[in-house]
Amino acid sequence: MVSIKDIAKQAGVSISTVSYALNNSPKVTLETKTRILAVAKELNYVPNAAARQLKKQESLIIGAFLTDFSGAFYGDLLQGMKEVVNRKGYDLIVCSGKQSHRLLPERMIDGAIILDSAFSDEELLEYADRGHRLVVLDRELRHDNINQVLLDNKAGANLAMDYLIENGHRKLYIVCGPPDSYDSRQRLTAVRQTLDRHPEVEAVFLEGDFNKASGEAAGKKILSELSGEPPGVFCLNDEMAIGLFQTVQDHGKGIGVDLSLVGFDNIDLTRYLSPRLATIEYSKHRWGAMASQQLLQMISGEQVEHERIYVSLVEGESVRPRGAES
Amino acid sequence: MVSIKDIAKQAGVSISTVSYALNNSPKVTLETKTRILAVAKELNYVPNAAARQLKKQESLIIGAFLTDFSGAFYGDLLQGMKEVVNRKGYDLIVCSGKQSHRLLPERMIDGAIILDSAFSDEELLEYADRGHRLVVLDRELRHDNINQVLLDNKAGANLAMDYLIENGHRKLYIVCGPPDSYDSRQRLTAVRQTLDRHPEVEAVFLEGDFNKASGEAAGKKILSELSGEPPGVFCLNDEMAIGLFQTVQDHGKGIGVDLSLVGFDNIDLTRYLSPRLATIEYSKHRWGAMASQQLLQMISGEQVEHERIYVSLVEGESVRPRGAES
DNA sequence: TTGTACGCGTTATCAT
DNA sequence: ATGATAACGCGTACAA
Repeated sequence: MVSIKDIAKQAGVSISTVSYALNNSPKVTLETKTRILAVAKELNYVPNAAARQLKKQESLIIGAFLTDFSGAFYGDLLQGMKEVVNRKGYDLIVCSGKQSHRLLPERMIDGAIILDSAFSDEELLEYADRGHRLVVLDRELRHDNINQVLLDNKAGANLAMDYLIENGHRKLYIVCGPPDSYDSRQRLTAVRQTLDRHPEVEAVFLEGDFNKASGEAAGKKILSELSGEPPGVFCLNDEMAIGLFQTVQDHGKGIGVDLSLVGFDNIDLTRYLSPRLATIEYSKHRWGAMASQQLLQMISGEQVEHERIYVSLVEGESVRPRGAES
Repeated sequence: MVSIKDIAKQAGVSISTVSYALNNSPKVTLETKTRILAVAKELNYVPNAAARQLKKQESLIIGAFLTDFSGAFYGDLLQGMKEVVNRKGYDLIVCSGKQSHRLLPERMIDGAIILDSAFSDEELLEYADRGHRLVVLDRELRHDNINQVLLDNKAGANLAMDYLIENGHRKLYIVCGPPDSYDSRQRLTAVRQTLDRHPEVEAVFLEGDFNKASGEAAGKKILSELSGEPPGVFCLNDEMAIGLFQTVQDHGKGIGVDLSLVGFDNIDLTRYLSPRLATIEYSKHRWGAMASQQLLQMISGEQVEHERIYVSLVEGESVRPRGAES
């Protein structure tokens, strides 16, 4: 492994001169600099990240921590993060699982973006206390070293509920998410608020865990209760909506006919459904980009405000007008 | 940032004693060891990865390099990798993009698994020459420091082709992948071999790039030529097959009725299709696990042989018997 | 331009 | 048998 020491020997200068030359310092003449660079290239020199990091106390690496690598959901998000950090000379690495948490306190990374309920609030606060900079996408946490970039879940859930109600549905099913998910809790809170504003609407809450299977289960339950006016169904995420969607179709019933359905997230998968699934959309790319931007600003010492990612309704034929207003 | 020096001061011992204690060396009394550990915990000590790495010349981190983060395809693969490396005390980080390549020569990672055509063969060979250990999943490359774990693409393509031919199809369309993809080239080679064995079969090759859009384009082309016996279509990956699938259905034609369709990869998405897409399956989890295992063995100095991931045919109603043999 | 202290942890060597 | 001293890994940056 060739080090600056080797270069120094070969070029007949001291290691400090080599270091200055490699770092474009004006402290060396152009002449010696070019000679040193030539030697470095010839020897195939590559700096040792650990040594530089040890001295500079920075790695130029940002970590993104995800619950899992299952992906479908994360592509755009990570792409958004990466583009921003790359532009500033940082690299993005993606990690998952408890074991990798060490990278943060051991200072392998200069900051982290968290979308992973495997981190407890306490753990994150401890890291923040140690001086590590964090951006959280999945919880509210107040600390000088923590910034949050959160979805406007409540607005989204309101949009979804209003859409069903405006289309004349007076009986609604809500397929919930896991209680330990911040997003799920927020969406549910907004659902309740909407229902408070609409006492004429009857609502039934069904359990769910954001996975497809729980959407299927909810679908069966709803099918077994079908009677009279078609109900509206709001699944708190698209994956469950897809499970429900298919269960309904597999039983010979029609989405948008025998019931109306709205999801949340506008994941890529919905492109493969027909009729179009109404859902709540937001830019995952922007979410990731914003998170990176906030993190880098914190690292460079700037003050940042918490950010919110706005959402909008995507209409679809999975919802159709009913009753009086139809 | 508390270091072993702080612990030494607090505990009234030398820094080396602290290091020995933290590393469970028998060179310190149980008594002093427990005292030192207590102090370490009290001070919230966490070792500095850069310092340890600098001395030990290892980071206990494995890098997985992917073409992009788009995910849908990679979830299981990465999970397989992670489980294996975690079990051996390593962490897995996922990287994408040219900029992150530096992590390898700069020795931030102890080894890498490559599934990313953004690496040229030359670049990889250079890293291998420098002593870095690599496992490649997307090319053949012979070097003492490179191991390959490749899909049995040829067997898969043969299975797909035979399946269509056995079901009586005498006119076949092949929707190709990008020419710079190893997997695509391998599959195409096997297709040609199968065709050589079946001179009675007429084949038409259509361009494709492994993305959904190119499957849609191929679908339109095929629809415009439909006449007589339903043809068989082999898309060299599932994503294109899905594009073709939907194009056909959107035009009022039936998959398995007006044409038979086979894909390759058995990606999750196919669960959302009806009728079932016939495709070529393999364990992505096993693929990742095998790659990690091979890499760790190389790192620990063991000799390893190249590995192959076997594939099998998943039958589906997207293919139905035709003509004489039906 | 160069010598050198420093960042932090590991480990061989030496002293008690 | 215990534990301290010091060299080392590699690059950076201040002082000379």
